[in-house]
Amino acid sequence: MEKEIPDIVIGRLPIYLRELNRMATAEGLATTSSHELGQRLDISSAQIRKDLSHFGEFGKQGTGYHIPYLIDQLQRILHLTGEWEVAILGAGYLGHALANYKGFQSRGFRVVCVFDVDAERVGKPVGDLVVEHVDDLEKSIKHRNIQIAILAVPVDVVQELTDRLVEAGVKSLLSYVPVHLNVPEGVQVSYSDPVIQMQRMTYYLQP
Amino acid sequence: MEKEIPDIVIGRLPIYLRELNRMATAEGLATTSSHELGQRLDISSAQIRKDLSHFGEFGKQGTGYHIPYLIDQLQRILHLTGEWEVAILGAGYLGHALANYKGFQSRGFRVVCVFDVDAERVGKPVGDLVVEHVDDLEKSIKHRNIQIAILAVPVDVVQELTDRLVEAGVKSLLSYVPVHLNVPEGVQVSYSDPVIQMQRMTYYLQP
DNA sequence: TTAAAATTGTGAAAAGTTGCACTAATGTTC
DNA sequence: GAACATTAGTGCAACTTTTCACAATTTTAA
Repeated sequence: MEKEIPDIVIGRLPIYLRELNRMATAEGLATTSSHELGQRLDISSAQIRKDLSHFGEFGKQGTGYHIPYLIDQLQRILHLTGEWEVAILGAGYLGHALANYKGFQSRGFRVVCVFDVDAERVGKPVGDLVVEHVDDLEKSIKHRNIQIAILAVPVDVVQELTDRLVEAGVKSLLSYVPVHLNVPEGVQVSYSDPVIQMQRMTYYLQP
Repeated sequence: MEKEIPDIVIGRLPIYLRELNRMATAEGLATTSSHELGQRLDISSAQIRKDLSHFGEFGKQGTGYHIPYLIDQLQRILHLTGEWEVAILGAGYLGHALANYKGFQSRGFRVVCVFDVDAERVGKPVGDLVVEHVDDLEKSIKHRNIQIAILAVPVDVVQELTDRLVEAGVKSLLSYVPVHLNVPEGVQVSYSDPVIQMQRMTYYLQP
Protein backbone atom coordinates (compact mmCIF):
# COMPACT_ATOMS: atom_id res chain seq x y z
CA MET A 1 0.00 0.00 0.00
CA GLU A 2 2.89 2.33 -0.70
CA LYS A 3 3.70 2.85 -4.39
CA GLU A 4 1.22 4.33 -6.79
CA ILE A 5 -1.48 1.82 -7.73
CA PRO A 6 -1.57 1.03 -11.46
CA ASP A 7 -4.63 2.47 -13.19
CA ILE A 8 -5.32 -0.90 -14.74
CA VAL A 9 -5.81 -2.30 -11.25
CA ILE A 10 -8.20 0.52 -10.33
CA GLY A 11 -10.12 -0.29 -13.49
CA ARG A 12 -10.86 -3.82 -12.33
CA LEU A 13 -12.09 -2.90 -8.86
CA PRO A 14 -15.52 -1.67 -10.05
CA ILE A 15 -15.94 -4.96 -11.90
CA TYR A 16 -15.20 -6.91 -8.76
CA LEU A 17 -17.57 -4.68 -6.86
CA ARG A 18 -20.38 -5.17 -9.34
CA GLU A 19 -20.11 -8.95 -9.22
CA LEU A 20 -19.82 -8.98 -5.42
CA ASN A 21 -22.99 -6.93 -5.13
CA ARG A 22 -24.71 -9.35 -7.42
CA MET A 23 -23.55 -12.29 -5.32
CA ALA A 24 -24.71 -10.64 -2.13
CA THR A 25 -28.00 -9.22 -3.34
CA ALA A 26 -29.30 -11.48 -6.09
CA GLU A 27 -27.82 -14.70 -4.80
CA GLY A 28 -27.61 -14.19 -1.06
CA LEU A 29 -24.01 -15.38 -0.76
CA ALA A 30 -21.98 -14.38 2.29
CA THR A 31 -18.48 -15.45 1.32
CA THR A 32 -16.50 -16.14 -1.83
CA SER A 33 -12.97 -16.94 -2.92
CA SER A 34 -10.65 -15.40 -5.46
CA HIS A 35 -11.14 -18.58 -7.45
CA GLU A 36 -14.94 -18.33 -7.55
CA LEU A 37 -14.96 -14.61 -8.30
CA GLY A 38 -12.37 -15.13 -11.00
CA GLN A 39 -14.35 -17.90 -12.66
CA ARG A 40 -17.40 -15.69 -12.85
CA LEU A 41 -15.47 -12.82 -14.40
CA ASP A 42 -12.98 -14.72 -16.56
CA ILE A 43 -10.11 -13.29 -14.55
CA SER A 44 -7.41 -15.42 -12.93
CA SER A 45 -7.62 -15.87 -9.18
CA ALA A 46 -4.02 -14.75 -8.83
CA GLN A 47 -4.90 -11.50 -10.55
CA ILE A 48 -7.70 -10.82 -8.13
CA ARG A 49 -5.59 -11.60 -5.08
CA LYS A 50 -2.76 -9.44 -6.38
CA ASP A 51 -5.08 -6.55 -7.17
CA LEU A 52 -6.63 -6.58 -3.72
CA SER A 53 -3.26 -6.95 -2.02
CA HIS A 54 -2.39 -3.44 -3.18
CA PHE A 55 -4.85 -2.10 -0.63
CA GLY A 56 -4.60 -4.46 2.33
CA GLU A 57 -5.47 -7.95 3.46
CA PHE A 58 -9.18 -8.51 3.10
CA GLY A 59 -9.39 -12.30 2.96
CA LYS A 60 -8.89 -15.21 5.29
CA GLN A 61 -6.90 -18.29 4.41
CA GLY A 62 -9.06 -21.37 4.09
CA THR A 63 -12.26 -19.32 3.92
CA GLY A 64 -11.84 -16.63 1.31
CA TYR A 65 -13.51 -13.22 1.48
CA HIS A 66 -16.51 -12.07 3.47
CA ILE A 67 -18.56 -10.44 0.74
CA PRO A 68 -20.18 -7.55 2.66
CA TYR A 69 -16.80 -6.62 4.14
CA LEU A 70 -15.06 -6.70 0.77
CA ILE A 71 -17.85 -4.61 -0.76
CA ASP A 72 -17.37 -2.04 2.01
CA GLN A 73 -13.64 -1.95 1.46
CA LEU A 74 -13.93 -1.55 -2.31
CA GLN A 75 -16.45 1.24 -1.88
CA ARG A 76 -14.11 2.97 0.51
CA ILE A 77 -11.14 2.59 -1.85
CA LEU A 78 -13.13 3.89 -4.82
CA HIS A 79 -14.62 6.79 -2.82
CA LEU A 80 -18.11 5.42 -3.14
CA THR A 81 -19.22 5.86 0.44
CA GLY A 82 -21.25 8.95 -0.35
CA GLU A 83 -23.19 9.86 -3.44
CA TRP A 84 -21.68 11.72 -6.38
CA GLU A 85 -23.78 14.33 -8.13
CA VAL A 86 -23.62 14.15 -11.91
CA ALA A 87 -24.61 16.57 -14.68
CA ILE A 88 -25.79 15.41 -18.08
CA LEU A 89 -25.09 17.55 -21.14
CA GLY A 90 -27.55 17.01 -23.97
CA ALA A 91 -31.23 16.08 -23.73
CA GLY A 92 -31.56 14.09 -26.94
CA TYR A 93 -32.39 10.39 -27.07
CA LEU A 94 -29.21 9.47 -25.25
CA GLY A 95 -29.52 12.20 -22.64
CA HIS A 96 -33.02 10.96 -21.91
CA ALA A 97 -31.88 7.34 -21.69
CA LEU A 98 -29.21 8.34 -19.19
CA ALA A 99 -31.44 10.64 -17.17
CA ASN A 100 -34.03 7.89 -16.84
CA TYR A 101 -31.53 5.13 -16.05
CA LYS A 102 -32.34 3.57 -12.70
CA GLY A 103 -28.93 2.00 -12.18
CA PHE A 104 -27.05 5.07 -10.95
CA GLN A 105 -28.52 5.59 -7.50
CA SER A 106 -27.64 2.23 -5.97
CA ARG A 107 -24.09 2.43 -7.20
CA GLY A 108 -23.08 5.82 -5.89
CA PHE A 109 -24.29 8.41 -8.40
CA ARG A 110 -27.22 10.75 -8.80
CA VAL A 111 -28.06 12.78 -11.87
CA VAL A 112 -28.92 16.24 -10.60
CA CYS A 113 -29.11 18.30 -13.75
CA VAL A 114 -29.60 18.00 -17.47
CA PHE A 115 -28.67 20.77 -19.89
CA ASP A 116 -29.55 21.48 -23.50
CA VAL A 117 -29.35 24.45 -25.83
CA ASP A 118 -32.56 23.79 -27.75
CA ALA A 119 -35.48 25.99 -26.66
CA GLU A 120 -37.81 23.12 -27.57
CA ARG A 121 -36.21 20.98 -24.88
CA VAL A 122 -35.43 23.48 -22.13
CA GLY A 123 -38.06 23.47 -19.40
CA LYS A 124 -39.40 20.04 -20.37
CA PRO A 125 -39.26 17.17 -17.85
CA VAL A 126 -36.68 14.46 -18.19
CA GLY A 127 -36.79 11.73 -15.55
CA ASP A 128 -37.39 13.55 -12.25
CA LEU A 129 -35.69 16.67 -13.53
CA VAL A 130 -36.35 19.60 -15.83
CA VAL A 131 -34.00 20.42 -18.68
CA GLU A 132 -31.99 23.57 -17.95
CA HIS A 133 -30.58 25.92 -20.55
CA VAL A 134 -26.89 25.43 -21.15
CA ASP A 135 -26.39 29.14 -20.48
CA ASP A 136 -26.91 28.32 -16.81
CA LEU A 137 -24.27 25.61 -16.87
CA GLU A 138 -21.54 27.42 -14.95
CA LYS A 139 -23.94 28.72 -12.35
CA SER A 140 -25.48 25.31 -11.61
CA ILE A 141 -22.24 23.35 -11.70
CA LYS A 142 -20.40 25.75 -9.42
CA HIS A 143 -23.33 26.15 -7.06
CA ARG A 144 -23.64 22.40 -6.52
CA ASN A 145 -19.91 21.74 -6.74
CA ILE A 146 -20.44 19.07 -9.37
CA GLN A 147 -17.29 17.15 -10.30
CA ILE A 148 -18.66 14.66 -12.83
CA ALA A 149 -20.37 15.32 -16.16
CA ILE A 150 -21.70 13.07 -18.90
CA LEU A 151 -21.46 14.34 -22.47
CA ALA A 152 -24.26 13.43 -24.87
CA VAL A 153 -24.09 16.34 -27.31
CA PRO A 154 -23.20 16.79 -31.00
CA VAL A 155 -19.56 16.48 -32.03
CA ASP A 156 -19.18 20.09 -33.11
CA VAL A 157 -19.96 21.59 -29.70
CA VAL A 158 -18.35 19.07 -27.38
CA GLN A 159 -14.88 20.59 -27.08
CA GLU A 160 -16.25 24.03 -26.29
CA LEU A 161 -18.61 22.57 -23.70
CA THR A 162 -15.80 20.53 -22.21
CA ASP A 163 -13.72 23.66 -21.78
CA ARG A 164 -16.61 25.36 -20.00
CA LEU A 165 -17.23 22.38 -17.73
CA VAL A 166 -13.58 22.15 -16.78
CA GLU A 167 -13.48 25.88 -16.12
CA ALA A 168 -16.53 25.43 -13.87
CA GLY A 169 -14.74 22.80 -11.83
CA VAL A 170 -15.68 19.47 -13.38
CA LYS A 171 -12.88 16.95 -12.91
CA SER A 172 -14.25 13.78 -14.55
CA LEU A 173 -15.99 13.45 -17.90
CA LEU A 174 -17.77 10.51 -19.43
CA SER A 175 -18.12 11.23 -23.13
CA TYR A 176 -20.45 9.50 -25.56
CA VAL A 177 -19.29 11.82 -28.31
CA PRO A 178 -17.12 10.21 -30.99
CA VAL A 179 -14.11 12.48 -30.78
CA HIS A 180 -10.98 12.76 -28.66
CA LEU A 181 -11.16 15.59 -26.12
CA ASN A 182 -8.42 17.91 -24.99
CA VAL A 183 -8.42 18.56 -21.27
CA PRO A 184 -5.87 20.00 -18.88
CA GLU A 185 -3.74 17.84 -16.61
CA GLY A 186 -5.73 16.52 -13.69
CA VAL A 187 -9.00 16.18 -15.57
CA GLN A 188 -10.05 12.64 -16.49
CA VAL A 189 -11.97 11.60 -19.57
CA SER A 190 -13.56 8.24 -20.20
CA TYR A 191 -15.04 7.46 -23.61
CA SER A 192 -17.92 5.36 -24.85
CA ASP A 193 -18.33 5.06 -28.62
CA PRO A 194 -20.27 2.01 -29.79
CA VAL A 195 -18.73 2.19 -33.24
CA ILE A 196 -15.19 2.05 -31.88
CA GLN A 197 -16.14 -1.02 -29.88
CA MET A 198 -17.77 -2.73 -32.84
CA GLN A 199 -14.95 -1.86 -35.23
CA ARG A 200 -12.56 -3.53 -32.85
CA MET A 201 -14.64 -6.69 -33.04
CA THR A 202 -15.08 -6.79 -36.81
CA TYR A 203 -11.36 -7.40 -37.15
CA TYR A 204 -12.05 -10.91 -35.87
CA LEU A 205 -15.16 -11.51 -38.00
CA GLN A 206 -15.43 -13.05 -41.43
CA PRO A 207 -17.28 -10.57 -43.65
CA MET B 1 2.71 -9.17 -40.74
CA GLU B 2 3.30 -12.71 -39.51
CA LYS B 3 2.72 -13.30 -35.80
CA GLU B 4 -0.65 -12.76 -34.21
CA ILE B 5 -1.40 -9.09 -33.77
CA PRO B 6 -1.95 -8.04 -30.15
CA ASP B 7 -5.56 -7.17 -29.40
CA ILE B 8 -4.45 -3.95 -27.77
CA VAL B 9 -3.09 -2.87 -31.14
CA ILE B 10 -6.36 -3.74 -32.88
CA GLY B 11 -8.14 -1.67 -30.28
CA ARG B 12 -6.27 1.48 -31.27
CA LEU B 13 -6.86 1.20 -35.00
CA PRO B 14 -10.49 2.39 -34.85
CA ILE B 15 -9.32 5.42 -32.89
CA TYR B 16 -6.76 6.26 -35.55
CA LEU B 17 -9.41 5.73 -38.19
CA ARG B 18 -11.87 8.04 -36.49
CA GLU B 19 -9.36 10.86 -36.21
CA LEU B 20 -8.14 10.39 -39.78
CA ASN B 21 -11.69 10.64 -41.06
CA ARG B 22 -12.12 13.80 -39.08
CA MET B 23 -8.93 15.24 -40.53
CA ALA B 24 -9.98 14.36 -44.06
CA THR B 25 -13.63 15.31 -43.86
CA ALA B 26 -13.96 18.14 -41.35
CA GLU B 27 -10.55 19.68 -41.92
CA GLY B 28 -9.74 18.81 -45.50
CA LEU B 29 -6.23 17.58 -44.76
CA ALA B 30 -4.50 15.29 -47.26
CA THR B 31 -1.46 14.12 -45.32
CA THR B 32 -0.38 13.76 -41.74
CA SER B 33 2.47 12.35 -39.68
CA SER B 34 2.63 9.95 -36.76
CA HIS B 35 3.65 12.93 -34.70
CA GLU B 36 0.63 15.04 -35.63
CA LEU B 37 -1.83 12.18 -35.23
CA GLY B 38 -0.27 11.26 -31.92
CA GLN B 39 -0.53 14.80 -30.60
CA ARG B 40 -4.22 14.91 -31.42
CA LEU B 41 -4.89 11.61 -29.67
CA ASP B 42 -2.42 11.80 -26.77
CA ILE B 43 -0.60 8.76 -28.09
CA SER B 44 3.14 8.66 -28.76
CA SER B 45 4.23 8.82 -32.38
CA ALA B 46 6.35 5.70 -31.89
CA GLN B 47 3.29 3.83 -30.74
CA ILE B 48 1.40 4.77 -33.86
CA ARG B 49 4.24 3.81 -36.18
CA LYS B 50 4.77 0.52 -34.39
CA ASP B 51 1.06 -0.30 -34.48
CA LEU B 52 0.80 0.37 -38.21
CA SER B 53 4.02 -1.53 -38.93
CA HIS B 54 2.26 -4.76 -37.93
CA PHE B 55 0.27 -4.54 -41.13
CA GLY B 56 2.61 -3.08 -43.70
CA GLU B 57 4.36 0.12 -44.67
CA PHE B 58 1.83 2.83 -45.24
CA GLY B 59 3.91 5.96 -44.82
CA LYS B 60 6.65 7.72 -46.66
CA GLN B 61 9.79 9.04 -45.04
CA GLY B 62 9.96 12.80 -45.02
CA THR B 63 6.27 13.16 -45.88
CA GLY B 64 4.24 11.02 -43.50
CA TYR B 65 0.97 9.35 -44.40
CA HIS B 66 -1.46 10.06 -47.21
CA ILE B 67 -4.71 10.24 -45.26
CA PRO B 68 -7.17 8.74 -47.77
CA TYR B 69 -4.79 5.85 -48.40
CA LEU B 70 -4.32 5.15 -44.70
CA ILE B 71 -8.07 5.31 -44.13
CA ASP B 72 -8.55 2.73 -46.89
CA GLN B 73 -5.94 0.47 -45.43
CA LEU B 74 -7.35 0.66 -41.91
CA GLN B 75 -10.83 -0.08 -43.21
CA ARG B 76 -9.49 -3.08 -45.06
CA ILE B 77 -7.63 -4.36 -41.99
CA LEU B 78 -10.67 -3.93 -39.77
CA HIS B 79 -13.04 -5.50 -42.32
CA LEU B 80 -14.94 -2.28 -42.81
CA THR B 81 -15.11 -2.28 -46.57
CA GLY B 82 -18.70 -3.48 -46.58
CA GLU B 83 -21.52 -2.73 -44.20
CA TRP B 84 -22.26 -4.87 -41.13
CA GLU B 85 -25.87 -5.52 -40.23
CA VAL B 86 -26.61 -5.14 -36.54
CA ALA B 87 -29.51 -6.21 -34.35
CA ILE B 88 -30.59 -4.28 -31.26
CA LEU B 89 -32.12 -6.13 -28.34
CA GLY B 90 -34.39 -3.99 -26.21
CA ALA B 91 -36.55 -1.05 -27.29
CA GLY B 92 -36.46 1.00 -24.12
CA TYR B 93 -34.90 4.45 -23.88
CA LEU B 94 -31.46 3.11 -24.72
CA GLY B 95 -32.66 0.90 -27.56
CA HIS B 96 -34.37 3.93 -29.06
CA ALA B 97 -31.29 6.09 -28.66
CA LEU B 98 -29.21 3.48 -30.47
CA ALA B 99 -31.77 2.81 -33.19
CA ASN B 100 -31.98 6.52 -33.93
CA TYR B 101 -28.25 7.14 -33.80
CA LYS B 102 -27.05 8.59 -37.09
CA GLY B 103 -23.42 7.74 -36.59
CA PHE B 104 -23.50 4.07 -37.57
CA GLN B 105 -24.03 4.23 -41.31
CA SER B 106 -20.96 6.24 -42.27
CA ARG B 107 -18.70 4.04 -40.16
CA GLY B 108 -19.64 0.62 -41.46
CA PHE B 109 -22.76 -0.46 -39.59
CA ARG B 110 -26.50 -0.54 -40.16
CA VAL B 111 -29.13 -1.38 -37.60
CA VAL B 112 -31.54 -3.72 -39.36
CA CYS B 113 -33.75 -4.98 -36.55
CA VAL B 114 -34.87 -4.11 -33.06
CA PHE B 115 -36.46 -6.64 -30.73
CA ASP B 116 -38.50 -6.37 -27.55
CA VAL B 117 -40.71 -8.64 -25.50
CA ASP B 118 -43.23 -6.02 -24.43
CA ALA B 119 -46.50 -6.12 -26.41
CA GLU B 120 -46.76 -2.35 -25.90
CA ARG B 121 -43.58 -1.85 -27.88
CA VAL B 122 -43.77 -4.54 -30.54
CA GLY B 123 -45.05 -3.20 -33.85
CA LYS B 124 -44.25 0.41 -32.97
CA PRO B 125 -41.81 2.38 -35.10
CA VAL B 126 -38.27 3.04 -33.87
CA GLY B 127 -36.05 5.02 -36.21
CA ASP B 128 -36.75 3.66 -39.69
CA LEU B 129 -37.68 0.26 -38.30
CA VAL B 130 -40.51 -1.46 -36.52
CA VAL B 131 -39.96 -3.28 -33.24
CA GLU B 132 -40.16 -7.06 -33.70
CA HIS B 133 -41.17 -9.52 -31.03
CA VAL B 134 -38.24 -11.31 -29.46
CA ASP B 135 -39.92 -14.62 -30.29
CA ASP B 136 -38.89 -13.98 -33.90
CA LEU B 137 -35.26 -13.42 -32.93
CA GLU B 138 -33.79 -16.68 -34.24
CA LYS B 139 -35.72 -16.48 -37.48
CA SER B 140 -34.65 -12.90 -38.27
CA ILE B 141 -31.03 -13.31 -37.18
CA LYS B 142 -30.49 -16.50 -39.12
CA HIS B 143 -32.34 -15.26 -42.17
CA ARG B 144 -30.18 -12.15 -42.43
CA ASN B 145 -27.02 -13.84 -41.21
CA ILE B 146 -26.49 -11.18 -38.59
CA GLN B 147 -23.20 -11.47 -36.72
CA ILE B 148 -23.39 -8.44 -34.41
CA ALA B 149 -25.93 -7.64 -31.72
CA ILE B 150 -26.29 -4.82 -29.22
CA LEU B 151 -27.79 -5.64 -25.84
CA ALA B 152 -30.00 -3.03 -24.17
CA VAL B 153 -32.24 -5.23 -22.04
CA PRO B 154 -32.79 -5.79 -18.30
CA VAL B 155 -30.12 -7.65 -16.33
CA ASP B 156 -32.29 -10.65 -15.51
CA VAL B 157 -32.89 -11.68 -19.11
CA VAL B 158 -29.56 -10.84 -20.71
CA GLN B 159 -27.77 -14.16 -20.25
CA GLU B 160 -30.65 -16.14 -21.67
CA LEU B 161 -30.91 -13.79 -24.64
CA THR B 162 -27.17 -13.99 -25.17
CA ASP B 163 -27.37 -17.77 -25.33
CA ARG B 164 -30.11 -17.54 -27.93
CA LEU B 165 -28.21 -15.00 -30.01
CA VAL B 166 -25.06 -17.09 -29.98
CA GLU B 167 -27.05 -20.17 -30.90
CA ALA B 168 -28.53 -18.20 -33.80
CA GLY B 169 -25.05 -17.36 -35.08
CA VAL B 170 -24.17 -14.01 -33.54
CA LYS B 171 -20.42 -13.71 -33.05
CA SER B 172 -19.98 -10.24 -31.54
CA LEU B 173 -21.95 -8.65 -28.74
CA LEU B 174 -21.92 -5.09 -27.47
CA SER B 175 -23.56 -5.12 -24.07
CA TYR B 176 -24.93 -2.13 -22.17
CA VAL B 177 -26.17 -4.43 -19.43
CA PRO B 178 -24.23 -4.22 -16.16
CA VAL B 179 -23.27 -7.86 -15.78
CA HIS B 180 -20.52 -10.14 -17.05
CA LEU B 181 -21.70 -12.50 -19.79
CA ASN B 182 -20.73 -16.10 -20.36
CA VAL B 183 -20.15 -16.94 -23.99
CA PRO B 184 -18.47 -19.82 -25.75
CA GLU B 185 -14.98 -19.61 -27.22
CA GLY B 186 -14.96 -17.63 -30.44
CA VAL B 187 -17.71 -15.21 -29.41
CA GLN B 188 -16.61 -11.70 -28.51
CA VAL B 189 -18.23 -9.44 -25.94
CA SER B 190 -17.58 -5.75 -25.45
CA TYR B 191 -19.11 -3.93 -22.49
CA SER B 192 -20.33 -0.44 -21.84
CA ASP B 193 -21.43 0.38 -18.31
CA PRO B 194 -21.37 4.07 -17.42
CA VAL B 195 -21.20 3.29 -13.72
CA ILE B 196 -18.09 1.15 -14.10
CA GLN B 197 -16.45 4.00 -16.00
CA MET B 198 -17.43 6.60 -13.41
CA GLN B 199 -16.42 4.42 -10.47
CA ARG B 200 -13.00 4.11 -11.98
CA MET B 201 -12.73 7.88 -12.07
CA THR B 202 -13.97 8.56 -8.54
CA TYR B 203 -10.87 6.83 -7.20
CA TYR B 204 -8.95 9.90 -8.31
CA LEU B 205 -11.49 12.44 -7.00
CA GLN B 206 -11.65 14.15 -3.63
CA PRO B 207 -15.12 13.46 -2.19
C1' DT C 1 23.70 21.18 -55.76
C1' DT C 2 24.35 20.67 -51.14
C1' DA C 3 23.00 20.96 -46.39
C1' DA C 4 19.44 20.84 -43.09
C1' DA C 5 14.97 19.28 -41.58
C1' DA C 6 11.29 15.97 -41.43
C1' DT C 7 9.75 11.59 -41.13
C1' DT C 8 9.23 6.41 -41.36
C1' DG C 9 10.15 1.69 -39.88
C1' DT C 10 12.49 -1.09 -36.50
C1' DG C 11 15.78 -3.58 -33.24
C1' DA C 12 16.81 -3.28 -28.59
C1' DA C 13 16.01 -1.64 -24.02
C1' DA C 14 12.89 -0.36 -20.53
C1' DA C 15 8.71 -0.52 -18.19
C1' DG C 16 4.56 -2.65 -17.01
C1' DT C 17 1.50 -6.69 -16.25
C1' DT C 18 0.30 -11.35 -15.45
C1' DG C 19 0.90 -16.04 -13.96
C1' DC C 20 3.37 -19.58 -11.27
C1' DA C 21 4.17 -21.85 -7.36
C1' DC C 22 5.06 -21.75 -2.70
C1' DT C 23 4.31 -20.80 2.46
C1' DA C 24 1.29 -20.23 5.98
C1' DA C 25 -3.05 -20.29 7.88
C1' DT C 26 -7.74 -21.94 8.34
C1' DG C 27 -11.48 -25.19 7.78
C1' DT C 28 -13.26 -30.03 7.10
C1' DT C 29 -13.44 -34.91 7.54
C1' DC C 30 -12.91 -39.17 9.66
C1' DG D 1 -7.02 -34.95 17.10
C1' DA D 2 -4.66 -35.96 12.91
C1' DA D 3 -4.66 -35.81 8.07
C1' DC D 4 -6.31 -33.62 4.21
C1' DA D 5 -8.36 -29.83 1.55
C1' DT D 6 -8.93 -24.96 0.80
C1' DT D 7 -7.39 -20.53 0.34
C1' DA D 8 -4.88 -15.86 0.88
C1' DG D 9 -0.86 -13.28 0.11
C1' DT D 10 3.60 -12.87 -2.36
C1' DG D 11 8.44 -13.16 -4.50
C1' DC D 12 9.98 -14.22 -8.78
C1' DA D 13 9.82 -15.51 -13.52
C1' DA D 14 7.57 -15.04 -17.86
C1' DC D 15 5.30 -12.43 -20.87
C1' DT D 16 3.48 -8.11 -22.99
C1' DT D 17 3.66 -3.38 -24.16
C1' DT D 18 5.84 0.91 -24.66
C1' DT D 19 9.63 3.88 -25.43
C1' DC D 20 14.10 4.99 -27.20
C1' DA D 21 17.13 6.04 -30.62
C1' DC D 22 19.00 5.44 -35.01
C1' DA D 23 19.64 4.34 -40.18
C1' DA D 24 17.42 5.29 -44.36
C1' DT D 25 14.76 8.11 -47.19
C1' DT D 26 12.44 12.21 -48.75
C1' DT D 27 11.47 17.12 -48.72
C1' DT D 28 12.76 21.88 -48.09
C1' DA D 29 15.82 25.69 -48.06
C1' DA D 30 19.93 28.08 -49.24
